[in-house]
Amino acid sequence: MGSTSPSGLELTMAVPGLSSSSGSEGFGCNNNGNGNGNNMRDLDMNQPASGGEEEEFPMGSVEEEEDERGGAGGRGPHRSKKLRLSKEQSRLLEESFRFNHTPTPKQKEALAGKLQLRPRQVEVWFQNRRARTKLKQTELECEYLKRCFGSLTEENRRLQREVEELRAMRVAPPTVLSPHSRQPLPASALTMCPRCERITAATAARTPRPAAAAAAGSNPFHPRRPSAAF
DNA sequence: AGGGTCAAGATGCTTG
DNA sequence: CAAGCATCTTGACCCT
Repeated sequence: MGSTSPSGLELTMAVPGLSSSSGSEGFGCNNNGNGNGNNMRDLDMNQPASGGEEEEFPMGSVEEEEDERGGAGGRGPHRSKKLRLSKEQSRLLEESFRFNHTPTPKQKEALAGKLQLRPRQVEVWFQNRRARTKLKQTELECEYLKRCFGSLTEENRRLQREVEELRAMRVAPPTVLSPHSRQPLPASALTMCPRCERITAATAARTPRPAAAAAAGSNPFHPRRPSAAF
């Protein structure tokens, strides 16, 4: 579904549940149908396919080289050519990107030589590539945070209900003596989560005892962070 | 036609 | 201050 990263970005994000599987091979999974679909795209612009005029830099160098195909359909008056890196060029760039996201000028130059591109083109490619990676990463994080937000909202609702139940309990507080002073504890010092409450109630039901006594008998102090006061 | 992708330009910021 | 980078924008191309 084209959900995979559009340009085969390989992302490494420590987000649970997110496999950074950007397609099968790490590159080339264009949703435009890179698989095979884009080969056409890749091929046509770069290869001097028909043209025949071969230069050092397939397309880029062109600054002034108004190639005939260039007319690129004869649309743009000036900045005509829209260079498209060949598959092989993309592959090599991707490969080196995997090892190093920010190559040194020397490395760029070497890469440019190897790819028959200008260093500037290599530089731009890496720049754009980093931007795409970052964007994708941000999107993933956004997704993840949205999911977190969802579950936290859910939990918040649940806890609020719990708070309500606890508040209701305080209407008729059980009398509990402090183990130290032997004085009755104020109701506000007592916290029992609804689950404990239910367990207590169930126990009380099984062993006929006054509920209050039962509550006092079981440990009413549940190690729990103070109920959220929203 | 409209939207997506990508190479490249423009601009402002950071850093050594 | 120059080089490098991030970010935004532009323009060409492709696909549906």
